[in-house]
Amino acid sequence: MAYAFNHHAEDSPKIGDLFAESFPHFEALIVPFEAGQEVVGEGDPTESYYLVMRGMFRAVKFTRDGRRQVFAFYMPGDVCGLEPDAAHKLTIEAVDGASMAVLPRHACRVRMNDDPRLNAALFEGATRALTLSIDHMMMIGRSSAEERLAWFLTMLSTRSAEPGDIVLDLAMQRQDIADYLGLTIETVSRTFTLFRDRGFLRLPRKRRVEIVRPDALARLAAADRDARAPDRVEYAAALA
Amino acid sequence: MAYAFNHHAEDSPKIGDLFAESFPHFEALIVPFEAGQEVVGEGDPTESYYLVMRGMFRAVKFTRDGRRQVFAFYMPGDVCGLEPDAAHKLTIEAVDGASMAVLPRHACRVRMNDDPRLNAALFEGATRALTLSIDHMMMIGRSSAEERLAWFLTMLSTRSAEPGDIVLDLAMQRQDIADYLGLTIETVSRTFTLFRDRGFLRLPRKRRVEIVRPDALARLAAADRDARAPDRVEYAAALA
DNA sequence: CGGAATGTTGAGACTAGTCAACCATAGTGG
DNA sequence: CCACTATGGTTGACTAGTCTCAACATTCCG
Repeated sequence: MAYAFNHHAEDSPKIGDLFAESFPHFEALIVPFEAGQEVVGEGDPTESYYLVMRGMFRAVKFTRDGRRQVFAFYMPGDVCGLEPDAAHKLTIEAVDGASMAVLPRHACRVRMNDDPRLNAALFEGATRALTLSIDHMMMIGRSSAEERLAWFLTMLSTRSAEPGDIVLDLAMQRQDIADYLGLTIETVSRTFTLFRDRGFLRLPRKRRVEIVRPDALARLAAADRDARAPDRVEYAAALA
Repeated sequence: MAYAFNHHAEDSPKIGDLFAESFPHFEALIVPFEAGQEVVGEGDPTESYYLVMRGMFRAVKFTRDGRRQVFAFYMPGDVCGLEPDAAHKLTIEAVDGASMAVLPRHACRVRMNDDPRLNAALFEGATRALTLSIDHMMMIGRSSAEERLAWFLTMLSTRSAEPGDIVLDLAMQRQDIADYLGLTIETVSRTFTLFRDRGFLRLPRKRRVEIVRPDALARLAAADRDARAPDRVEYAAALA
């Protein structure tokens, strides 16, 4: 699965176009979901891959005693459902009104053998998901609440339509954020308040975040990890 | 990368055999490493895939302020180095005396297009690594120290040569365990002592663990997650 | 307007982290 | 063969950060 927020390789063809090319009746495969609706549940047989077309989805796992972990948020262009076992280990649900292209696995595998580009795109999706999970796990395992939320907000603003956009409208609720960051909802709430009181951001409404000091958040987010954008640039330069 | 301890699909051909078949001078590609020696470092260009032949390796990431996270331990049969970007985000090091087959990426990609079995094996390696990261992250994000160590020991004994073997010789030191579990070395040590005092295990030497009550550990490990073996059986039954 | 769902704040408890001392083991060199 | 040292591991006392439980505020919708 594309593990978290998508990071498209800008130079390769959009995976959506590849699928549209491979599946003649691609449009017919797009299914709409309502907020909270389940796409697949834990234990369901793995019959399809999924490509987000609109809105936001989340991948979650529940424990028997009610603990919950959100593993990823998927946005348009992300692929998910790339699990190797016969049964899903993650539940995929719509966060808001959203839609998915549902792509039968078998047909995908056949087309992967025919079309190296599709093969490469899916393989890259899987490996990219892994690298995203690296940062996620580093964050969960080794960061403070402040660092986690700063990382989350920095990532969101980085990947929002207008990169560097300072106004975020969070589609997910506090509980989703908490479960994504490995915190409780109260700690998330307190940390938002802390950032507001420090002047890092404004909270005009519950789900609206206006980032006032992106630099301060980025510094916090990077404290225990690579700075996001800067590192990417360094790498690109080093490899050019 | 094969994310953590390997979980071979028993029904598919060993990936090692596939590589040996594809690379005529496979033996020449095997490189030995000493304990602590680095295979690739963070930032190094991603030139090869790696297949563990002997011993144990670990994938780690450091933060600028010295925090360290171990993402996986690799054992014979595991593939690693499956990162999509041009530069490694993880450092791979030998835990003890060990050896790796170093497989040039480009040649692998070419052979993946020729041989669907190799393609499937590598793709499966990547997706399987992702599912292993799910449990790892769930554990780090939502479990207590006791649950984490119990999970770790249960996993080790599950995957040891004699499944259900109650004598484990840990190749890695306490710091590696701590950084894998997202704990401090002191907490790991205290938790070992706690388990010993409860009669769950014996610690005849530093690196030797004799599991006396595998059931108790498994129950702790499963408290917040699937029971390992049982669930696997349930799934298999459900899908038969 | 009323009720349900979502989010915030506060007080106190508790787990794991920090810092420091101590112990065990394995080499090493006199 | 025995100190001596280096490394790895354990234990203790204390602290800090996050969780828990509970009350309250806000927003959303019918």
